[in-house]
Amino acid sequence: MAVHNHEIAKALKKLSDLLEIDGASSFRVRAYRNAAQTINEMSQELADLAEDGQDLSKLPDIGKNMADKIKNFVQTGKLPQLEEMQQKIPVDTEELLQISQLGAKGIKALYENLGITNMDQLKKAAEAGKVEALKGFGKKTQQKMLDEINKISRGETKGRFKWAIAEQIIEPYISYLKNIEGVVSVDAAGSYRRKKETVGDMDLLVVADNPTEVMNRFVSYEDVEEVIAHGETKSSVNLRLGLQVDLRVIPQTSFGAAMLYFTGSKAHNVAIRRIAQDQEYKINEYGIYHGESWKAGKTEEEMYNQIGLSYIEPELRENRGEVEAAQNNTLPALVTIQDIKGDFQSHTKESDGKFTLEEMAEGARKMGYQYFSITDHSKRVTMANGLDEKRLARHIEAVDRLNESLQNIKILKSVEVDILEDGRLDLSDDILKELDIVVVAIHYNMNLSREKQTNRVLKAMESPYFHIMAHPTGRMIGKREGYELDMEKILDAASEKGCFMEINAAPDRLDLSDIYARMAKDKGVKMALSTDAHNLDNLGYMRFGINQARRAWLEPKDVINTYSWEELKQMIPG
DNA sequence: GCCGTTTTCGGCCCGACTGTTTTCAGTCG
Repeated sequence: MAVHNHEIAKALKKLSDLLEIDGASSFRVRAYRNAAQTINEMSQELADLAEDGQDLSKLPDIGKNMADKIKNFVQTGKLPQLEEMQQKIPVDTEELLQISQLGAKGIKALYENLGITNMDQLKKAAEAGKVEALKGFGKKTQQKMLDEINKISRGETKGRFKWAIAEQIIEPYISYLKNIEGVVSVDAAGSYRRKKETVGDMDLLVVADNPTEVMNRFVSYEDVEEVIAHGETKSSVNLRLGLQVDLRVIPQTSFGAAMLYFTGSKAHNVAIRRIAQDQEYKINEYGIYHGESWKAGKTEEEMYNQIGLSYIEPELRENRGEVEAAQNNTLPALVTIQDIKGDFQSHTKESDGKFTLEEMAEGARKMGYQYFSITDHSKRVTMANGLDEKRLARHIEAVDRLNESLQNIKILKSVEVDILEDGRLDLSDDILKELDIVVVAIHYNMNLSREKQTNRVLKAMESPYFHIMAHPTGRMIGKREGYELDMEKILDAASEKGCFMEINAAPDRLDLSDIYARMAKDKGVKMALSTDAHNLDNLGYMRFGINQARRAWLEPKDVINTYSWEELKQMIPG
């Protein structure tokens, strides 16, 4: 039974929490957290690397000690240090840390004085008024904790929001703030600015002549449910939809420093500060200092330049090599929405779309595209009324007729053909060969073992008509994990055969992920950005795909949508 | 715990707000 990365990361995180409660050195605690973070962001399974006999201590934030523990965990399924700590402090940290008033010190006090180990016990103690009697706690804290416990038990916990949803919530709020007199600028920072696929909370930075007024208006916005903090330069609120929004008012001279600091990621900031330190600079959210003397801070660019780095795009700021690349002037020139010349997946009424071929084509023309793929489902997808060979033949004729009447855009004859369980494609070669480009996908038998699923795709890839693999992992953000797949093997095969991987731009898919898409790039596999539009409105999803592509370090040359159809024709395998 | 143009010790990012305090600890990002 293979141990997955997320299990290892979870165990290390738990151990770090227990160590913190136990009063271990904060640096030791952080070491475990950093290791967990590294593991969470890896694209390869540690278990595989360990089995290969690779040196895990070469990984960032994983030293010899950590590597030994991981190896042992992978082999035996056990992390003895965690078991020991759990014996010593039998506290459900995962549960209690959900309560925002509680950190390590608080949990320790509750456990040592009242024997509290979980949320249920805490609730009872708080209701009995025992918590407020503890040193460091008070009536207010006790009540806040109770409120939050009740919220959690009602299932109203705030989760992460898909980026596109966060955008819908925050943009009106930003407009509202911009309309306040005296406000010079309002900008979103944080993971939202980095275009992460999900956003936990929102950081807004405001430059204004009248901070007090801005703060008052901020906390009295119509969608505010709860004011968490209300200070002179910093306030926090919870919106009714569950999103937490933090606002900072900053001076214009510190705008760049604050944007840099609050955009993060944390790991990126730490890396930047180390570099600054080496040059005897100090960075905080107000600027970059040499001793007491302020050196820069007005723009992010001058902050980076001051310490010898070129400007780093927000989407890259994850400490995944961008800092080194900025030192060496080897940062990628990221793809932009303006580079996009077409879209490779869309559906019409023929299968599960909402509009006709003509209507979708007109929508694509309005997007300014040079080409556009109509990719209705194949017959295996009965639920979506998928096309068999006969209907696809008629569709091909319809596209040919339509192309004769269209100007400035070419509709590509295509299909989203299913990979059957045994790896064959759902349509015959005789019809597939009539198409301009073929999109291939899995919609059934998602529960196969990793080996079987991988072999299924590899088998399918032997077809000369395997051009673009749609939503390659099948994951739905926040709903389901993808299929079990050895993505490294798949990408190696794709690289060899010259086929493409999709970044599905639908906000709840974004599949491939940034990590896998970057892995694909590193292996020389090109990406296709596709909206998977089922209606006209969905055509606008392309920018979400661009976000994901940029986080994966993709440049125009890595994305097939940036080539003209004439160029692209030459690149299609088979 | 990790890490190293200062390698086997001695660093490790830093400031704002809240609550319970009479000068600060805890938490967060």
